[in-house]
Amino acid sequence: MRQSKTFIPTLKEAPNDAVVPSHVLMTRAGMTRQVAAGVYSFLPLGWRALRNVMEIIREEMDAIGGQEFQLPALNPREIWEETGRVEAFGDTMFHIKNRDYVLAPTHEEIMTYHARRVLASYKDLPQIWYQIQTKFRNEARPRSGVIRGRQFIMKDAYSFDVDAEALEKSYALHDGAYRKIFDRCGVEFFIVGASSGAMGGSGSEEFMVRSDAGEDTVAHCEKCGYAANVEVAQSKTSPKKRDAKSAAVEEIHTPNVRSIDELCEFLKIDETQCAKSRVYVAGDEPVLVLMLGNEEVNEAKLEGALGKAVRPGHAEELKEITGADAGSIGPVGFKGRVVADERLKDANNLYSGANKNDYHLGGIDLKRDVEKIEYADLRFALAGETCVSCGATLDVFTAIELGHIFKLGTKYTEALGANYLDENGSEKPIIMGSYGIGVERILACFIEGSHDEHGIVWNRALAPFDVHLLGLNMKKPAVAETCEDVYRRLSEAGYSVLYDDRVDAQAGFKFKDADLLGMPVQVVVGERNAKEGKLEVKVRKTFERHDAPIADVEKEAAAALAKV
RNA sequence: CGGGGCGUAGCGUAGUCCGGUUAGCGCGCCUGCUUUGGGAGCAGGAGGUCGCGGGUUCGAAUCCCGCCGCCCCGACCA
Repeated sequence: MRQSKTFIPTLKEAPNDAVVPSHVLMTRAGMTRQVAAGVYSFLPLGWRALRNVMEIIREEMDAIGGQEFQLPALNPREIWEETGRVEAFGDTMFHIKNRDYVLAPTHEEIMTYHARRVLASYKDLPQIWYQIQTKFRNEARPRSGVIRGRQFIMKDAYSFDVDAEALEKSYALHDGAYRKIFDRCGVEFFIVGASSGAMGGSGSEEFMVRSDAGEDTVAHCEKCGYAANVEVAQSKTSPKKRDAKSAAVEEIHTPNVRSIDELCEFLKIDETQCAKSRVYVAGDEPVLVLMLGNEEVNEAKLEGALGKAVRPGHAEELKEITGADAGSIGPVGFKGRVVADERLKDANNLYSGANKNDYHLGGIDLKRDVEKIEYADLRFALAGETCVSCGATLDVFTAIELGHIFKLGTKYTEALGANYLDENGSEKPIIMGSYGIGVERILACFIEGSHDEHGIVWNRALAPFDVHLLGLNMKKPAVAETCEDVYRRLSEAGYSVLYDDRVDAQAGFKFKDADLLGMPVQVVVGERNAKEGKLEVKVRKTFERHDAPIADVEKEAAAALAKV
């Protein structure tokens, strides 16, 4: 494609609103433009890259027997009422004002609508149906460019099976296809397993990629692949050892000491000798939570342990419940349920609040001094701790969710009456699986992980073009003629070529633009080289470059592309 | 939805606190000449409802009131 005739509006400076690298670079490289918060246009270059992603997805979905659909974004609200999801989505769903339609945020309903009464027999199953289309969600806060938008392209697939065993097969097919898709796209993914209770399903996997622009914090073990959201992640930690002898409880006057740090400073003790108290309210019941030292309470784990939702107690409540303000609260004499982190199991000689302002207690023995204490894992796994499944060191970082597969079950088929007749003639609901991929996220995520100070660094699979051909001074006949020849030959050899044939751009300008756009290989034709029958071949990723005979350009391109 | 920040030419910005020239600068854009291997030089030029509406004032980008939009942090995320 001739750059002089192609719309690639590059920007030297980053727009003020772009913050994360992928957003900055996609804007600067002329791939995308923002239209509103969370709404983006894909310009020709960005669309080419996005089409590459979609084509990879399409090939792998077709390879497992998937059949592509084109479904409406405009859905009758009625269908969504049948599954109760108008209410479930709430404000996240866009509603049309002058017609009883909604903009589809996903397509379980429509796919199931097509399945019902048509997939009538066990002979019609299994089926894998998918689509690659725009979805709409009224996100409260769109952010990070196309990573969280109000309108975004999603590949979603649905499997329809006769029973749980058959669903396992469909699920496994998708699991395999997803690994291939992300591998081919060149993103380094890992998998977080989880149970998806709210969806009524029995199992799920999230395909995540490490990224500073990520919205989830996960613990990950590189050695064995263990990965989990920090809200549920576990790690092996050493409990505080019980001393042979328990000291007597002593009351200590600690004026103005309110935090563990201040307590340690005041008493010249280590924080591992302290038990931090936090008061939560679970339902109507006050619960005192004890953590070793200054560790943070993992509220998700606390809710899991208590089996109900919790909230931190208000400042006024604390005084009423404990007799003291935050900073002087402790387990001894606490009237109510006491739950301590496992690291404190049977610990003694601890310091904690006295439930009396400006006083702490020393010599606390949880076994001796706290009646009916319970223990549970209530902490966050931290980077550097030990993996529970293999003993290697855990890493904790933020990540972006690119894909999610889960065993859905019969939630939608039952709600919409999508049943089939089995071999015995008895009617049963179809078992579904649901499998999503955020298409733009793959692109953004790839760029997050593959760029340098000059711009984007594409791999072959996603690059909008294989080769960027630069004619340095197009007014010189030797350069122009060589470029035309090379452009024709590379194209005929099957490479997609972006040809910078602009006559008014200086050499340096073209180099900067090419580095920003980031095609894997640059072929540079300058006047001196051209007259000697040579050109320059540069690998964008490494900046490795060398001169080569013009006659060898096809071979040279192949060799350079093999390096990316 | 809570907290914070911002809105001046296509992009980046100065000016706003303390009202008073024709709203300034860099990049980009147009014309001409020169230049041509790492975002060129000179000369000339075009481009602005200062986010919108109302108010105060002789006079508002600047002060006051209301609204809108965008970004960031948090909450939320089937």
